[in-house]
Amino acid sequence: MYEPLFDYIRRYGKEALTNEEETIIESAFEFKKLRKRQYFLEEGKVCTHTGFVLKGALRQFSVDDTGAEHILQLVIENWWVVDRESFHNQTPSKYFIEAWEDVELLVFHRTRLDEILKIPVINAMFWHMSQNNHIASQKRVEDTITLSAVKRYENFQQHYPEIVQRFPQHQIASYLGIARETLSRARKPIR
Amino acid sequence: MYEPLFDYIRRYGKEALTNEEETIIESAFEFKKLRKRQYFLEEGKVCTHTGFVLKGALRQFSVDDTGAEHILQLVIENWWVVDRESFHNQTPSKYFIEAWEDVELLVFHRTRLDEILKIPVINAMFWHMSQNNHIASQKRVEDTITLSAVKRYENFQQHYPEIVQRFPQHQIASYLGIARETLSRARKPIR
DNA sequence: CGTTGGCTTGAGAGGGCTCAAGGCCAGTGG
DNA sequence: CCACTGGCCTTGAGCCCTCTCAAGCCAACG
Repeated sequence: MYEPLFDYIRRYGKEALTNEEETIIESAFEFKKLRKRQYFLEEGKVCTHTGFVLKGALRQFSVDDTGAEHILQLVIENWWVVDRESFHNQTPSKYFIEAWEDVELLVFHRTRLDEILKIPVINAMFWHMSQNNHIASQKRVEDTITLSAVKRYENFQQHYPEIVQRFPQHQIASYLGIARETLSRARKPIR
Repeated sequence: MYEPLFDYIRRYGKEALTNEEETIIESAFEFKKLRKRQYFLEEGKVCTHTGFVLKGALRQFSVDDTGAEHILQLVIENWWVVDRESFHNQTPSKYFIEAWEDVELLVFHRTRLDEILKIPVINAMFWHMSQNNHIASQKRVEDTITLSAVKRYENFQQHYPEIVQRFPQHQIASYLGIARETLSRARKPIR
């Protein structure tokens, strides 16, 4: 069960994990299931856990005054799920994180963070992830201020084909910040 | 000269810096001046240094096929300046980073990174910064897909009044992803 | 006092939005 | 086995926000 996580960690460090380290990880991460439509996190609550997705798909979104949802993150297998702001600052979250399919996760509680960060490979991994996350969201910003709606979709589709197939179009549209109708029309010439 | 940097670092850690640590920092960071319009980094070059801004202001921007500039980052005193992607991956940068005013920096070369990360307070600092950066760019993404041009400006002005005062309007407009004329009109009722 | 950079204003065009309706498909219950 | 329902995607019409193109103004500066 922990293999996908170990594989993921190994990708970031050169050295293998020792048995001891694997034991620490196994004790820090617990297995968790969510049924479709169940929440991993609800608005107003503090995000206490970070999860590694073994199976399934989730979405993170906010709800504005008019009740409209805005999708900030779409997550599938081998990605991490967390509201970084709430987790890091221990403040109430402004977002919902919802299982879009039945989900299986390995989660660790915030109190275990220091413990697992002591493992060098994990430390390096979180360091790289943090950099990469930041680079990725900067790219996303650049795309939104630079590209037209259609281009943004093509771009996204090219970089994350699995995501596009996994979620309904209107969720993708929300993620890209465009109306579902616009996305539908944009896809017309492609079909 | 190193005081502003030491102050900055102290804000992130509970413990003070030891003399030994201060010595390491002083040897790792070198003082650098840039005159207005000089580049800290040019497109196509690898970003080898990270800088802490003691004085002045800089802007990071990309240039598209049509020659138009798109501003990604505006930076002033007590901020860090770097193209994270190029610095982290050692790949050619897609951006320019230009001194918008005469600038004084403390910079360290990438090769010194491991060395300074061994200092616990610095390690904690970079960790926090990395989280905060990521949170901030996520917020920026949310704003761009959620808010109208005008709202985005008001929002930005509220959060970063110093930046708004320091740079000309058309640079702010580019940063927000809107046309200068639109920003000008948006400001009309405010004046 | 001409040049340069920045800001404003106007007019017209267009990309994307909203509102509204219709079609398709899968799941569900009679 | 069929009708019904809900979720999703598509299409059309009209509108509005924002962009583009163009011109003019003002202040700073050499």
